[in-house]
Amino acid sequence: MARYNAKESERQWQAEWDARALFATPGHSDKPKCYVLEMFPYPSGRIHMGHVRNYTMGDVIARFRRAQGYNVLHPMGWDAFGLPAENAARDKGVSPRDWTYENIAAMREQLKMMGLSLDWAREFATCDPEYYHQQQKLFLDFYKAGFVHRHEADVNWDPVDMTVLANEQVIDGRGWRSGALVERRKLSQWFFRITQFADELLAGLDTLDRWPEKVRVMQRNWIGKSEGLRFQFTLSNSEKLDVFTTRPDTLFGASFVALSPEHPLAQELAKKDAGLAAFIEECRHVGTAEADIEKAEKKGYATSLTAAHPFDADWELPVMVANFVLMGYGTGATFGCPAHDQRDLDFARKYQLNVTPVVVPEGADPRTFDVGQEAYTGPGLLANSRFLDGMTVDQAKAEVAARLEKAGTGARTVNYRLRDWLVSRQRPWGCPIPMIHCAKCGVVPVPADQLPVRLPETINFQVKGNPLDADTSWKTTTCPACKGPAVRDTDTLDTFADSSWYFTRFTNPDFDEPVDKKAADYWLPVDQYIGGIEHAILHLLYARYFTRAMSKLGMVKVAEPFAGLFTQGMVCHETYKDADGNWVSPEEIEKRDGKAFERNTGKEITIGPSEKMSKSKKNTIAPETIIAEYGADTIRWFMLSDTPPERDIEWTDAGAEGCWRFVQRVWRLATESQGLPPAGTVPSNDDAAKPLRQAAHRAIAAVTDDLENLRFNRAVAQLYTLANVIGGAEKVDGGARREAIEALVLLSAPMMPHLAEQCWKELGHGKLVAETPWPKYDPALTASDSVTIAIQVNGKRRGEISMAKDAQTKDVEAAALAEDGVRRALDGKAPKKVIVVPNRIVNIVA
RNA sequence: GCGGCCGUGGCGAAACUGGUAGACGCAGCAGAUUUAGGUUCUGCCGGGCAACCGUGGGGGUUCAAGUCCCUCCGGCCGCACCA
Repeated sequence: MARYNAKESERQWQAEWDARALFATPGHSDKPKCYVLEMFPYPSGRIHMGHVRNYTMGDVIARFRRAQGYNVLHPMGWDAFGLPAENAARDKGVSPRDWTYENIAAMREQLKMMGLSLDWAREFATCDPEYYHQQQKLFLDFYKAGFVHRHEADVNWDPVDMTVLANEQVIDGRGWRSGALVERRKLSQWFFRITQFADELLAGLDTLDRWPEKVRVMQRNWIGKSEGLRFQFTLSNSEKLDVFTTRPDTLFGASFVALSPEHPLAQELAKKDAGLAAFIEECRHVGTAEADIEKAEKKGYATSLTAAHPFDADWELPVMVANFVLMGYGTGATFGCPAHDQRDLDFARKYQLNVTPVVVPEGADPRTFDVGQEAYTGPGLLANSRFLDGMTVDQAKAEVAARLEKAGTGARTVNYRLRDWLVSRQRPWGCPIPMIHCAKCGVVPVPADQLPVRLPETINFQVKGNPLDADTSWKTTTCPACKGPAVRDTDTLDTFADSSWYFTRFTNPDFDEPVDKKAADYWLPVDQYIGGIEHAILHLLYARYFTRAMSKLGMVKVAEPFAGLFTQGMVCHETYKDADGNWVSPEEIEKRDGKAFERNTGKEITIGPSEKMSKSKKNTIAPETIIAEYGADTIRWFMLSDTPPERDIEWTDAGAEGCWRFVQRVWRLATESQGLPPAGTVPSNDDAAKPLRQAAHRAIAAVTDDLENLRFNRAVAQLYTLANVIGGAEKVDGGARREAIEALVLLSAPMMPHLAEQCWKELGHGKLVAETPWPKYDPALTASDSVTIAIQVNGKRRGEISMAKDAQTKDVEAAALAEDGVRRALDGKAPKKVIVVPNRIVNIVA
């Protein structure tokens, strides 16, 4: 038999699956449903190894569930709006539309070469007018429901991408894409009121038991809920100052009141105080710059004002402007209690302010308790606090809140770190915001019969600023209300809006409303979602928000879109540098004796650590090269082997060759087996056949369990083991051999679908593997009748015995004591105690 | 600093609720087949001549610890002055 021709075979089977429309999902079915989804790609032009890993995992699950009898939805689409298309358009003079659709066509072909079991009939791109038409309707629905609002605010302006950004998109003070330092601007923009659902989004995390803990923690921190008290200080100029605290219990330990440098009162005072103005200016410069925040000293400036303690009008606290108080949190002002807050303590020591402990740990003496240089934040009883003395922290918090609420100067509040989602973007390649600005009527939604607001056919990138804004003929329109002259909103929606509901649209992508409720209610939630950890906050939080908002509008039944989430690791590769420190790509390299040399020049190249594949480090491997050389099954098998899916995987040539050898090995086992009886033969139950039969049935049980739990690397190892057993059992009964080989083929099918089809055909089957149910195991064959039991003496292994399964304890004990190594270790002494763990181990205590 | 995850052969890793540490793969070594290379097949492959010793270090619980507890060291990721 000839070697397996992957190229030929893969093309044929892909055509066969297509012709039979095997992966087109019926809308209705009696089978249980399973929605498998991988994060859809941005159409950059080529697929990369990260896509290969992501889509292979999803495909394994989809094929596995389909074989198990589920009605599987496994769609694919394109996250197609965004800046790279604009940059390409500007650099190459093409239209972003043409550039994007050409890339989609190229990437679609590459994905098809991977043999993914996708329902291509449901494919769409977010830049399709049909899609953004529905998204505009959705936006207006949100608007009518009060989920969308427009207001002027300090916004994050990215000077490189020339647009505003949401809070989530500013990382360390820089734009998430451009890396440029973000500037502050005051602009009137559209916001989604995500804070409206802050509590629900937080509580919902507890229901997501099939999400990684890590992602839930990150979202919890991002939402940043803290419960506390908001109350007023009366200042010496008789004005009131609102502050927020989570520790009202420590109010009698207060030694100052602190304002953010950006607080309006601080700004006001600075007008008449040059020293303060200079201090505020200094704070601005340190600001959000970089990691030096950590080292930044606590600094303050005493204003001319004092604040009266809310429970003692004669007790005056200095009002200070402090560099560590954030305007964006709470009210931008708080009181400082140095004994129980590290920042306040550092600050107080520097400016010689009082440090009075008011919470004392149990057992400590309130008169002598001293916090030293470390603020005490643990539990304890109140002291030095008049009417609070002796209370617990919780009792004191409640007491202070109750008294201030009664006095009308305070209220218990919940504070969130989460801000509303700013969605306006001053970019032309996005979903136009369907709003019209009329001098007379104000902001007017575009009427339904005038939707979609289409992007102009041609976009002129030569203009300064947003091309949509410069395109007078596009933006000029009439007001739907008064029919007078008006202009369109020239901003587009953040592209994260596009990806916040695409999974819902997949459930019926042709429906003439955003959501076909019947289809959505049948398919949602997504049972298994797979993608990169980099979306832990942005995409996954926004998608959760959209789903909740849509749920409130009755469009979908579910509150959470993704029941199961899996975040896969990155694909890495060694890095190479020449003598001048320039990155060198793997293609230009030749390896000899563990050293690397440049192919053209013969010069030695330094091998660097394995890092995430990236263009900048030139350590990428193009998937199409590997597919051309070994075929899709080999690259898929590699992505699933050895490394657990959540960890980073390293691509190596040797590993790829190993995978290719296994593909050939399976092919040989399936085609070179001499004397196999015809398909359907019942294997004999004689003793010689039993070990092989057991190996096959155990593999079925183990692989099934591993795939259920996404342990692909273990499933792979099970299949290697089965192949080894089959290889060593050439003389075994043909029926048992056929059974084992068929198990190997069927179990490997989700991972190497083309190879499996080809082998299945060679084995004489008329139906496709893709139409064949998942194999079942016989429990009688996964259990064994004899077991090897290890014998320990004082916890050290001294020998082993073979016993019938579930043998009597006294028989096991007798056999253990008779074992040579055990006798030697005991040296004639009588055992004090013998512990027998059935079918496992015997430990003799001497 | 806070939070999360993790530390096992030359490498990637297995080890279910504590119960034979290193399955499986890569690399390596030896042999067979081959004119040769490649392929394929067989065997070996944590350390030590051995008794024994070995899961980052130290301590503990237990008949028994990679697994549980304490502590220290190291790494990765996230947040970062959040009152």
